[in-house]
Amino acid sequence: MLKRLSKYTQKLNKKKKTTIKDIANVLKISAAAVSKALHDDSRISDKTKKAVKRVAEELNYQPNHLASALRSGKSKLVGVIVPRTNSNFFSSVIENMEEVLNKEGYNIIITQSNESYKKECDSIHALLFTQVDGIIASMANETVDLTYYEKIKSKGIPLVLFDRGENNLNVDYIGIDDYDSSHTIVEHLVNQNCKRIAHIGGFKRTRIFNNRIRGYIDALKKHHLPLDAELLIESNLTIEEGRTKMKQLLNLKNRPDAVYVAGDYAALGALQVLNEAHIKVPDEIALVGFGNEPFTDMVTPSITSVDQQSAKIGKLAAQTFLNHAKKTTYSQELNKQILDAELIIRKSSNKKPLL
Amino acid sequence: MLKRLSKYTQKLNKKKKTTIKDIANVLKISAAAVSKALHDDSRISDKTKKAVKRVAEELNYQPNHLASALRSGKSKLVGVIVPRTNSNFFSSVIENMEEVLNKEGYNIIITQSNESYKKECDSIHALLFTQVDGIIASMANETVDLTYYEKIKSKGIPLVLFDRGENNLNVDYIGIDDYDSSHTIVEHLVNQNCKRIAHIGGFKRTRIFNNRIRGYIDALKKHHLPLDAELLIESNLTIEEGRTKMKQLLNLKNRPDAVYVAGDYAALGALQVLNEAHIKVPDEIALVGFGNEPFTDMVTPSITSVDQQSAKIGKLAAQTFLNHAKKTTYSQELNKQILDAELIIRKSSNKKPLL
DNA sequence: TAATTTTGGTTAAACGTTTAAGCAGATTAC
DNA sequence: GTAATCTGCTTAAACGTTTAACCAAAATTA
Repeated sequence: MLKRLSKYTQKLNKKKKTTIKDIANVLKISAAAVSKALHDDSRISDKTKKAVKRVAEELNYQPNHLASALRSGKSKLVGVIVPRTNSNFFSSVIENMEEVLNKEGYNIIITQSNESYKKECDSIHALLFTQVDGIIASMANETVDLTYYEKIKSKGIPLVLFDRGENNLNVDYIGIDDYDSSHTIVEHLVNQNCKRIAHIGGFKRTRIFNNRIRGYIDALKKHHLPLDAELLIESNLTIEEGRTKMKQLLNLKNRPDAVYVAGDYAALGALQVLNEAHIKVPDEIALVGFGNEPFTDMVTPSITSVDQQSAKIGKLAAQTFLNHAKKTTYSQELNKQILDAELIIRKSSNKKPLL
Repeated sequence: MLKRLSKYTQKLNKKKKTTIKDIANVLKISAAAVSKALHDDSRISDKTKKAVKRVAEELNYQPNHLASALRSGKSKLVGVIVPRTNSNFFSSVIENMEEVLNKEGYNIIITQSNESYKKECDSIHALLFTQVDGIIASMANETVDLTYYEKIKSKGIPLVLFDRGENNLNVDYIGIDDYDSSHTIVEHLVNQNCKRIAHIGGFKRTRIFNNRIRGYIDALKKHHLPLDAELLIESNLTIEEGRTKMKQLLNLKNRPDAVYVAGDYAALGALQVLNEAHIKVPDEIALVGFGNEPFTDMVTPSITSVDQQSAKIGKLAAQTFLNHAKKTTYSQELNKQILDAELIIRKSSNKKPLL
């Protein structure tokens, strides 16, 4: 056997990759037996298994994923679509998803929509083409037309949404309670004695931002604060928009005494404008962000923000997909998991010194 | 034909995905003819092509990527490994790579090493397993052992490195001229009348950071400034380390009058410490970062930084891979492309007002 | 008009795995 | 001592494409 093996190693150096057949030839058994041995099939003797694994190692055998995927109909690939990867929230979600999925033998394909509807459609198309076993997505800001997502569903491919979801699309969802978070934030600001609370929100068409806006409005009502249309602004929540919208608020005759920004990047922009205008934060204007990006703790003053539980969301999303994948029948019962978010109070909104 | 078609559409709704054979059956031609028609083979009549494409559309045919990949030996997938996606540099590189590769029918699989050597190895393993046609990577900070990268090469899979490369690994590389960038920075600071220039660098074991350090040292010599060991610090360049290393510098009896930080996040941390200590930037201490992350322009004062040409790097890396992929023979000639980086002078280092 | 080329396909094998079905020989059952 | 069961494989088909080799009929050439 050793002679046969060395003959093979020589050949293979010059030629193509090792296949199951090469192993079979060395051991003078069938390819089927090799396949079974590698999968620890009970009908293969321990002796053969050992031998197969040894030769596989020796010949540097790597299973051909394409072949097994084709045969089994499972690519063991999960597509992930996010608006952008360059925020801590999304990269942390991805990291945790990956961890859970890798353990089950899945790999992930990450695509960025860059908040563009067209790119999102392209991504979906590409992922379906690559025969992914499932798709986990957070929708682009622009997205309102859901036909592409319907397409995924109609193909029977498990779809899980997180963070940026959509109610009309009947599908699994994992996210935090945005409506409730707004309540918590407003309540906190009210406790700081703020009377005119502004909200630089996202676009209402996106469910989570809509929820934050609704929460903001309802919380104001609850605390008997008047709702001033001037103080409610929609934006795309980039750092630049944070600056311009904050300037807009400063230009009002009647300035707010608190600003709740629906995203940390925009909150950072707002803070810069406040600092540049030498407005005391939080005393003149208190500031709250959303997302608990690491920099919120690092800037001066540190920014109060809402932690979105990225790790938990990533793990749950992956787990939800796995539950689908394991079921052979495509179950229709869906699973909306709404997590409680945590308000991290920092200097930008904390007038009374912490105990 | 219409009858046959409708019969099929009915069946297919309940059953599996449309294949080339289904189309063949509808049109009563062979599967091979369908395949050729879809690929615009010259030996198929226009009439047949039209018919095939029409039926394909009608049955909502999606080519099975796994099957064609298996047959052709090309997965049309490119693996991308980056330390993290959550910096603007990497996410922009990826975006541009994707653009170029998509045009040629490739999709990309992004994996994050999180600066961990182990995760990087896992990623390489997973990508090889998924049968990617090539790998484009930027190495983790931790990585010193190159055996895993050698493995890629030994499999004959095109490997392109960018930004964080490695000389010993004989392989294509795209990056900026780090050594030269350090010279430009030091020269700029000297022009600002700085005499004690500190450098918070990355780890010397990483080639690019080593080059920046060498550039820093040589540039000091060139300008006849003494090299003070206290002023040269290695770090992992996170925002947190930027803070601690800056504090360390402030604690020196003989403080620097300029700090060149090899990464923007660390520079941001340093700036926060300076602001908190009410040190005037740039007058007391000038600050320069590296990477031209968007926030460098948004903070107060804005941070001078080096633009790394992420878009160009992404496109070139993709193009370099494509050149490899098109050649049938594995050419050994390698291609190191060193781009000129641009110093973007902002307030943090500009004592004289700009003209 | 016979020989040659072109057109428009068809057939069959191959890519590397997995797996249902089959089967010879050994073991156990009664 | 024969039937039933178990062990440890083998054979062959299948997954959906692509492609080399082949072929009949039509068109062209000489």
